Amino acid sequence: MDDDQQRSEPASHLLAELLRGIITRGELAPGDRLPSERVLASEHRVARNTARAAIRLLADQGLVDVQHGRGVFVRHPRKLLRFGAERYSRALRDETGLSPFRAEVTQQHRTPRVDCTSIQQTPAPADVAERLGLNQSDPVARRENWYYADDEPVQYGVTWIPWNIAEGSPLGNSADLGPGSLYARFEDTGHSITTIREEVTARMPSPDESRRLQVPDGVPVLVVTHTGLNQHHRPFEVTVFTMRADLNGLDYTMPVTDPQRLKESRL
Amino acid sequence: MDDDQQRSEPASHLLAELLRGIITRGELAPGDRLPSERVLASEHRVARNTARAAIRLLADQGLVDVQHGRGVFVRHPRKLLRFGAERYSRALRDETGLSPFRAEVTQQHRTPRVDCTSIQQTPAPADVAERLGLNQSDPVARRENWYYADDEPVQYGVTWIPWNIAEGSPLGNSADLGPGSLYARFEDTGHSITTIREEVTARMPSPDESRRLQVPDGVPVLVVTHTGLNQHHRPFEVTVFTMRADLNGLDYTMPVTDPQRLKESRL
DNA sequence: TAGTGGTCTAGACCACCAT
DNA sequence: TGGTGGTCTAGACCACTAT
Repeated sequence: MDDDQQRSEPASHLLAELLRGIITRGELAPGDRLPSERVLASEHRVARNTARAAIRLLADQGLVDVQHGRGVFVRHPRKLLRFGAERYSRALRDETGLSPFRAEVTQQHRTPRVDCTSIQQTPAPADVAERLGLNQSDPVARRENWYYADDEPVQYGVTWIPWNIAEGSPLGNSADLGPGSLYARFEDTGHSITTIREEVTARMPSPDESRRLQVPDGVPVLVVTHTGLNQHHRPFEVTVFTMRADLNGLDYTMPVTDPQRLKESRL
Repeated sequence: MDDDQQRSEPASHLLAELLRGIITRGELAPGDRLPSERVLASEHRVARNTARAAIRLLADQGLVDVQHGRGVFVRHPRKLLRFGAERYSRALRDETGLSPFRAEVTQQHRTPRVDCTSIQQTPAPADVAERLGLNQSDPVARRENWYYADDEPVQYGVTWIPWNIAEGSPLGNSADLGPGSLYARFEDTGHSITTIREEVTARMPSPDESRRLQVPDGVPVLVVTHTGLNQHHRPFEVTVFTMRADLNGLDYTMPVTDPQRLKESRL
């Protein structure tokens, strides 16, 4: 690196800034390959590890995609899949006959796929039991679903249902839930979703999630803990969605409630 | 590293897993210091850079906090500040006399502070103009606020207000908005917040945000684009909040609306 | 097989922090 | 001042991808 400045930024940072400029100015377009680590190193007169550190900075900011054996590529910005309260509405189910995920993905001209990978009966974990108003030892049905767009994994969700609701229904034992999917089957058991509570946060994926969701470096996951409340304001299901934050967004439109009514509707 | 296995995981991954186990089993408690890079390297018979790579993996997962010149420390899990629709309610304003941020932070026995760092008149950026139903050249007031808990920066927000609303009101020129703060002043101008739209996503912080929000390594930010709609379902303000995801969460409770009504309320 | 990224080593010097 | 993390070098071998 041309080290004209005394005590300037580290060479890896300078090189990263240089490359970042080239990318943001469009001199390298999305999909283009960057020079290899070895080329960058020799051209900028730094060690290969230094060029490597610069590329890591760009990857950590989500600007480039590092592919073993192929090279480093400028990342394509992706349009987000957006999910909000309407995904649970009966009208949407009736209109499209599609699950909310399928409807959203189809609208973006991509091909949706949902795999139910496991259905079990287990004791409720503490946080789920709390939200469902159960004891920790109470049995629940646990359903795990993986969601794909064009065979790219974009999110997964784990749904917890009190066993007394799931028992005897496809909810407790069948991967194929039939027309209208999950919430149609809840209606069959007398639970109509009228209010939802969604708690949202974000974090970096665990190594396992990173692998299974194919999350690129430098991309966090959104974690949505969703609680469905029936017509009597009683919780009847909890789903924890984990979504790639670069491919998903949430879009909530709602009335401004006053705290008193809100507290009531929560119990 | 004891390389009993042929072609096993990289030594840095093995060391990271070992340390991760020690932390999650509680043998190292939050706040405890890990052995130094040099000690780890010699004890596990690897180069210092390898021990360093292992620590970086832990930092990227948010498990440890690396402090230059001091050491590497097990991170304290923090309770989240939670924000939902009730933060905009009139009842909360009247009850507590506090802004929603102040109320939430106070409830967690921490000391809130909000700094308004700039108020300007500027042309509306494209995404803001779209949400406010303005043209891109239309003037808006831009207010920038920084939010602290115990002098720790936790989020910042940029609020955009059509100039014809802000003009002549403290909204357009005064850092101190008086009792009831922002939404009380909107009510003075005839805009009562009745519906909100919040679009949520997450990403890694930019280097600048990382510095100004003091975001630890391996922690993403939540980005909430908030649109306030008045009693006539017209947008009158947009605020983009950027929050440390390790310190903030969102908590929305809302009725399940059907798509038809929703579309109407959006325009 | 050649070129790419992934990892590792051994050693060096700098910047920061506590004593 | 001594110990910590931050960065860098020069070279090596491995794993993956394309030809």
